Amino acid sequence: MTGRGPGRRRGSPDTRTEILDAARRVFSEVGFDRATIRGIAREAAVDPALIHHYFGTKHKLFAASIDLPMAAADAVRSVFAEDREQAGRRLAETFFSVWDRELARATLLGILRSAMGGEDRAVEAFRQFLTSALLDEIAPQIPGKRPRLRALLMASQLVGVAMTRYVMKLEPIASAPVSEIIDLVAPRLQSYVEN
Amino acid sequence: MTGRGPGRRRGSPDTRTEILDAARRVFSEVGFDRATIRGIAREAAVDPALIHHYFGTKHKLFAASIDLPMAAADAVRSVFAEDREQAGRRLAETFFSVWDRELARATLLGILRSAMGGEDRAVEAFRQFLTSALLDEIAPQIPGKRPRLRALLMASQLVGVAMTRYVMKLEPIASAPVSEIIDLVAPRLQSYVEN
DNA sequence: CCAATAATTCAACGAACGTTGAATTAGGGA
DNA sequence: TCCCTAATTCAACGTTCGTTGAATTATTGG
Repeated sequence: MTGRGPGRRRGSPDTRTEILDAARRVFSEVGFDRATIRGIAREAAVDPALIHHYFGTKHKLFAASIDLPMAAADAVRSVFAEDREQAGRRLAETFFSVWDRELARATLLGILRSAMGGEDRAVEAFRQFLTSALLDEIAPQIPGKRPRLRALLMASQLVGVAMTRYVMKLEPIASAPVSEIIDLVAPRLQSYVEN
Repeated sequence: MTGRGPGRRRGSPDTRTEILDAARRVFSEVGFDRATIRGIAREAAVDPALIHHYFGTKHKLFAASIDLPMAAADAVRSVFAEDREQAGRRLAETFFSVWDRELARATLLGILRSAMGGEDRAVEAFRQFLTSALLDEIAPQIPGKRPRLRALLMASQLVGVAMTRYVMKLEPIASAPVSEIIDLVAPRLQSYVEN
């Protein structure tokens, strides 16, 4: 059904990357459970067995497809670099700048969707992301009581926005301009920092 | 493997309800996709075919298992009944009083998990819950600009708390006492109402 | 130009799942 | 008591899925 016979293809197409892209697309749309190797193969115009050839199991393919976005954790690290009075706004801005980049969004959606399904690797990726990015970096900078709890409540607000805007696509939050959401969310994030 | 032969059982056990309870338990733990009729049947100590006898398809079983919690929407309706200055706190309190009831939590978890997987009925249940409970009831009471967006951002904060606390079980939010979370979240919810 | 290796497809297997139809047993009304 | 209906299990079917091993074709290094 690939329209192509067996054997190596002409030229040197980067099929491995094409498979990874297709995987990210599919995982982001339907999550780990509903994603099928066969479906991803179809999306990549490739035989299912080729996926196994490159990545081994479905779990390993998923792991490979969510490998990079840990770079996003670095972005968060800079949020508290400068003055603390604007930290809430900078966090919100960083959040949306990550989610608005095509590739990152697909990847994060895949993680989010799959984590809800209980897919271990996704839950772990999520936990690690939040832990390293928010708890380890931000919490120590928060004065007052229960800094870690406050940091996680900030994260919760953003997770909730991601879910309602990007996953469930609820109106009017799904199509509201980023700037408006930032203007509304930033002060509440900031208030978690201050008292 | 049910340890019982074929034919009707003695007495009059409410097997239908037992199946529904088992279904809610399983759906809340693993979501719609990973839940299997066979697994639910095992949990209810019943043959898989009996589930089909009572509920028809897996989708109908799921629909039946999330039927009631719309009663929770009524609880939200009372949040804005009295003075507006305490609306944020009352919303937080209502939220946790619902999530702390065993049955409701299982049901809502099932919806949340399954909605992430893209299960249509779950997404629709969720959308309708948020729409009727929050957008239609709360938003009209919010003064100023973009009241519906503000209402959804309040909801987003709570959805995020539900995810981090009940679904992903991230510490320290997972085991923090409800009262502490309420004390921290309520003022931010309230601020969405006021300006 | 030849051999080795990499890329790719094909065909099939085994497992798990949702669903179905028939068989079996118990309860309830006449 | 007898029959009808409801409750329950059994065995099986057809599908889909992840995975595997062998076969086929292109590239590349010597």
